[in-house]
Amino acid sequence: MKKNEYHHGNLKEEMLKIAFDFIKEQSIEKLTLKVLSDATNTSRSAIYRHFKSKDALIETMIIEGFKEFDNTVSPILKDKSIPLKKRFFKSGEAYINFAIDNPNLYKLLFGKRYAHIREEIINLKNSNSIGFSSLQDAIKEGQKVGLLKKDNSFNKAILVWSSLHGLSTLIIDGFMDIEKNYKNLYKDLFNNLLFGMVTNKIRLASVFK
Amino acid sequence: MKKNEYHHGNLKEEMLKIAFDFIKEQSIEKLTLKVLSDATNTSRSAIYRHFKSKDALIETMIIEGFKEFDNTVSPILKDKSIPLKKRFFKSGEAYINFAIDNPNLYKLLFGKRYAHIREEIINLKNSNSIGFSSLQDAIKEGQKVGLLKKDNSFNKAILVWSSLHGLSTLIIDGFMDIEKNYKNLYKDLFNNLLFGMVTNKIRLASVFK
DNA sequence: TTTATAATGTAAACAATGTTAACATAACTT
DNA sequence: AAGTTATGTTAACATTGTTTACATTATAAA
Repeated sequence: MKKNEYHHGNLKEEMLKIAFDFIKEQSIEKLTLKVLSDATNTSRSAIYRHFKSKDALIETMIIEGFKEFDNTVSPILKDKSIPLKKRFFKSGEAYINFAIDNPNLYKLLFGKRYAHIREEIINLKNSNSIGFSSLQDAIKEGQKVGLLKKDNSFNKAILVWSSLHGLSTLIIDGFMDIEKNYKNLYKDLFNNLLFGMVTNKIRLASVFK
Repeated sequence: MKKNEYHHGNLKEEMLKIAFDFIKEQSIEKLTLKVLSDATNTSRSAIYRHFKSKDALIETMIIEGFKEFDNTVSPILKDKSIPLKKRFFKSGEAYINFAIDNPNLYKLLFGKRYAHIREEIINLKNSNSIGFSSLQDAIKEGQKVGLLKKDNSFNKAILVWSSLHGLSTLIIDGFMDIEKNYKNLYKDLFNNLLFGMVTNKIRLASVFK
């Protein structure tokens, strides 16, 4: 991109990049078209040549954001070179770290306002999409090898997900300063959760070894 | 309030009432001063005679909202005529029902944007404020009578709270249509959570009776 | 009762917001 | 070289929260 060119050359991608940089520090509500136009030296309406609306740009961010999120969680769950229990622990840790490192993006991904986009992504056939089916698969694997009790795997995945989601959102929304102690809280949560899910046999043989 | 009076008579309280009615159906972001002024037959700037700003009105809503929230959860936890396990179950159920019945209010109470108000309320001395210390007290009670393991009660309370918070927010933010099955999910969550918290003695004697 | 003062309303104007319409220039196709 | 498409600008809109100057009513003091 040269300076005196009338056409920017790569405005769409640069605006997305700027938007992602922006929500590293500020909430999505504070992202205005002026922020984007100032940072790209264009006018406030230039964005409309590349996105149907401001919301359309945000929807693109959500699609990209879920790819990034899935890339930090799913690979760990799928890595069969790691013992299953450790995979659960590490992926949950990665989940919470992602939320803490990208609080505004995380809330964008799991908030209500753009729920329709999330659900569209989830319903893409043959696609893990947001990491949920990776979790469900790992739970099924645990049930098959006799580690976990044979309950409804979808419900169990929701249970695990909601515990991680709850701790993550309490932390990033500033609930009672728990962020400073989040590692211990996560360990507690993980142990409690896993302990309730393992079979009696495993439990008696000591779960945490 | 008569019709042709220049002064409204009760504008502050009526605006609050209208605002609460509004967020029963719509998110707080959609509440505008025009909504309030139209509903009260006043001008858009009339509100400034009763609140310093729009945010000040919302802060008042949060204070009221936490009273309501606390009133639906804490009394159950404190009612010693009910067995402790049942108190835990019922109060968690009330927690989630509150979130489902008042999703926009719930998100207002626990969101980041007004975290400073929530933390102010929490830090009021000798005040349960938002129900958290009721939970912590109930956990301590459980530890005293030998039902629950003697871990750090604050951390355990956070653990319980985050599980309820996670399930509640996933439900109200439309995650994977889980709302239709929320009662079973709550039972699962409760059993799993309690099972990890009770003492070995209780566990062997059957937890859920 | 009159009169001063405080309380509570309105109207008009602001800047900032997302968006659209009319227009201008660059880039690409043929 | 000419026509078409892509990509930018400027100007205008309605809507937003907020402030200022003014108007009316209510209250208290004289």
